[in-house]
Amino acid sequence: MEHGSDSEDDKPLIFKRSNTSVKQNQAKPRCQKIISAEAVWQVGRLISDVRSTNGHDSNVQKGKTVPSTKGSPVVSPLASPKASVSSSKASQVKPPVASTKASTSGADQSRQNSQQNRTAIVKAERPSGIPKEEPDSGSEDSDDDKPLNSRLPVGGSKGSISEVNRRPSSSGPAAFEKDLGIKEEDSEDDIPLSHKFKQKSNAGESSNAYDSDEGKPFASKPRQNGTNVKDNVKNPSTAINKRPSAEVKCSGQSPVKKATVQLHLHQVRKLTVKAEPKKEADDSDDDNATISQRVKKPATPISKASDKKKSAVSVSSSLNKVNKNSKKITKSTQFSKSLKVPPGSGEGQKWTTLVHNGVIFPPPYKPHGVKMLYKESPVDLTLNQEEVHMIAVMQILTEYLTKPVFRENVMNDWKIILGRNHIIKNLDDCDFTPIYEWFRLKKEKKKQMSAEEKKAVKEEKLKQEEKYMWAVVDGVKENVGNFRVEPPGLFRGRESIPKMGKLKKRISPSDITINIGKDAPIPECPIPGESWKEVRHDNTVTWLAYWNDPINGKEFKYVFLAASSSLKGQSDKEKYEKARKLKGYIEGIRTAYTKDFSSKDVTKRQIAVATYLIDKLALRAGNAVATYLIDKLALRAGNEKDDDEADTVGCCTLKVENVEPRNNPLLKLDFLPKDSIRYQKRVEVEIPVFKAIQQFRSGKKGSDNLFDKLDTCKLNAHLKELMPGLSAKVFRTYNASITLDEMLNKETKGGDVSQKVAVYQHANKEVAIICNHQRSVSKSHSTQMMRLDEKINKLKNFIEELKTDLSRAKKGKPPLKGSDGKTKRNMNPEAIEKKIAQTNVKIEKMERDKETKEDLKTVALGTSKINYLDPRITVAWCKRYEVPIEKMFNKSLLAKFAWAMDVEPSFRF
DNA sequence: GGCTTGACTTGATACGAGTAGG
DNA sequence: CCTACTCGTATCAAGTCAAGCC
Repeated sequence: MEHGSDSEDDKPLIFKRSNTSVKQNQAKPRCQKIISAEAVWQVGRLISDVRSTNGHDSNVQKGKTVPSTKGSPVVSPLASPKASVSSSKASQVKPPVASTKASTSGADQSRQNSQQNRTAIVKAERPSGIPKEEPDSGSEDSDDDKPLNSRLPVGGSKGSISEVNRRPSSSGPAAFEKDLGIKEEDSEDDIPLSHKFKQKSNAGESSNAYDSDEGKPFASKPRQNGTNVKDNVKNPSTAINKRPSAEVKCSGQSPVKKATVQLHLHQVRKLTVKAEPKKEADDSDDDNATISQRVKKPATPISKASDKKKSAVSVSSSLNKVNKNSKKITKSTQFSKSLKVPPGSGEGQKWTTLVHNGVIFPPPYKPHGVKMLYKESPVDLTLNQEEVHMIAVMQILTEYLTKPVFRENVMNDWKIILGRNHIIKNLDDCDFTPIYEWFRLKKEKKKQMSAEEKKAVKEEKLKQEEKYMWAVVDGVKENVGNFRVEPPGLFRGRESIPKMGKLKKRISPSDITINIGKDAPIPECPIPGESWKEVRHDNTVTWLAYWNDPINGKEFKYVFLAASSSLKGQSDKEKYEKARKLKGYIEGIRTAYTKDFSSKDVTKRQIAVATYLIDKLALRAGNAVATYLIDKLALRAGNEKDDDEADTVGCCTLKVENVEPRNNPLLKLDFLPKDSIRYQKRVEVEIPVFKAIQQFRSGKKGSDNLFDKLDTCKLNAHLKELMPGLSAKVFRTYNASITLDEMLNKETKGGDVSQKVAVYQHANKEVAIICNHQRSVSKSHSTQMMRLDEKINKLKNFIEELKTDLSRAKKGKPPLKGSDGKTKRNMNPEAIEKKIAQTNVKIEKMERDKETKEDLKTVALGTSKINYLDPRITVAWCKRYEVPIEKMFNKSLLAKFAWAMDVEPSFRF
């Protein structure tokens, strides 16, 4: 709960993900419109109050979205008719940008502000000559004001999904398309996605790999040496199957094997518990340590504090040494060998011994003693009641105030706790101002704390948490990922409107099931008088604890080991090995599905086309929607008609309306996949694919499934026939990694480190685009760009001045006064020329920076780095091109990818 | 064969620490 | 030294997928 929540933790709430609200706001303009007058009044009043005290409070800022109901009378909101709302809202929500912005620091700008910023940016960035997306969908400028139901076409195939949908992504996709060199509109202008692939992967090959190569836009040619490398690196059979049962029986493996595994996989850091204290000292001698040795150190939590310094030193010192080290690394064959041995022992067994201390709970709620007002009068609340409203206050104020569903859910859950006869009946009559003020002051105080105080608080917290931070798995100390139980709060989903605002109740030990080794001591329950729900000893799973999700009781929240643990590392490695294995099959698979494009069997044809899309466009399979729909229907039975909420889809669940054939063979894809991050691209496809899709669409409504004979189960079952263990997601990993590998090898030309890094980033960006990894444009993006422009202009003016000075100096005259009116000292012409050159370099750098910044404003590079790019590609490339690995991976990535550090420089994906 | 359940990965974002630049 | 921005990290929602059940 660390974020945003008070360090004292005496209030349960968190300010996370507030941005979702933006999305939602954007996504559902209607929500904004319907917002109740009461809501506006209520919060507006609160906020104006607070603001008058201090316009800087972050939460206030978040809340400032709220229309300037400032002036609104202190009147029971109940009285205000909804009708007034929309209008007031319309006028309120939009304008605040300019005015409120001025009063707030960027960091805490309201969601709406950022939304508007984004929108503005999007619009601005669209070249004027280029028509907007979808002429047939109407102007998107007006989208904000459009009712939700106009956003998603029902039954029609004409995409009326406005660009401003959901996400700020409005800018995202646009930028993405820009990246692809694709113009937004008309089919004639459409440049197919495949062009990108051509550039990307076929730089050296025939100009159109795609068309000429039977639909293998990616790396169609299997790399010969790949096989060798693979063999070098590992014994595929061992690595690919999860903890192969044949391998090692747990009994047989015990002490000896365990030791090997530890030593190898965890090298230095992963000493056995006993050995641990000593070892830290030992390997502080980094000069001779391998990258992975160095990398691993920080993971030992006990020494974390002191380790921080140490690792910082080691990392930076290694910056210069990596290259030397890389040679050493390659020699350390013992480590490479070790990678062949999976940590688990067979038969689905993930561990043999497991010791940990359970989980830590958020501190109990401390009442603040400040009374809220209900219909103007103070109200007494019990602790529980207060806790709920405390949560509500914070979140309502910050972001969700405009969402009726949110408010409704909050109130529903609060009512249960208030009891039937409580005087509080209506959220709109609640005035939380006093509490909010109290909270604000507290936060302020915290901010004012001196560095020492802050440090002390931090240390205290660390002390409390320390024992929960690690577990001992098969004698090896590993970090635990999320050892903190989620604090109570209000649910904030991304698009699942019906659940938003529901209370996530406080989790108690009796909700928690612990998983631990049979012989390990059962963790003491940290809350006196309570006990765990259950204690298990299941070594076929990796979780240490779980509880039922308070929002959807059927789902679980797990506590797992950290990403840097060997268990995670091993499965990560297996994932990439599987993807590498696909490399050997891909050609056959592509040939096969190409053949099936025209199969007489509809199911076969659908599987072929779906596989093609998954392969070519890195689409996800799209399984989630099934459960999601079920869930939703259950929740909203009888309400479907009004349900204009967009569902997220994956490949198998694409709707007819999501895939629109344009000019043969151009397809327009537009849908909302995971997290409702809009996927909007135009793709040139094989003609048979185009035709098949036309067939699949014929006779269906826009909301019908494009692939009616298909689901992820069938698709994956089919994929498994083609390659053992193959499933849809492997294609994503494969295509991401192979793209990186190829681009790096094609485009790295030498130059200095920063140039090489730029090549890497470029490749990384391509991958992010393929995977549709977007991010919202930072709130301050446009300001930042403007600032850069200013600076550049200043420098340019400076150069002009210098030029004048130069010509004067050549004539022996003194320089003119500077633009600031100050007299400049005399300089000789050479010095002036030098200065001009320096300044030019500066300008160039700034312009480059500006370009990159603009370029990446909607692209998130991190996700692919963490999840899709085989780290061995990066490590090997670093070794080959003498780039310090620390330039590419930050500390946590280094820890996560420790298993990849020993790879041979010749490694190719 | 379809649905449910369980376990695990993937994903964007909020926030704060660290740092470069004025 | 201060400020603005970048970067790292924690968080938790939302996916994938396979096993098991009916």
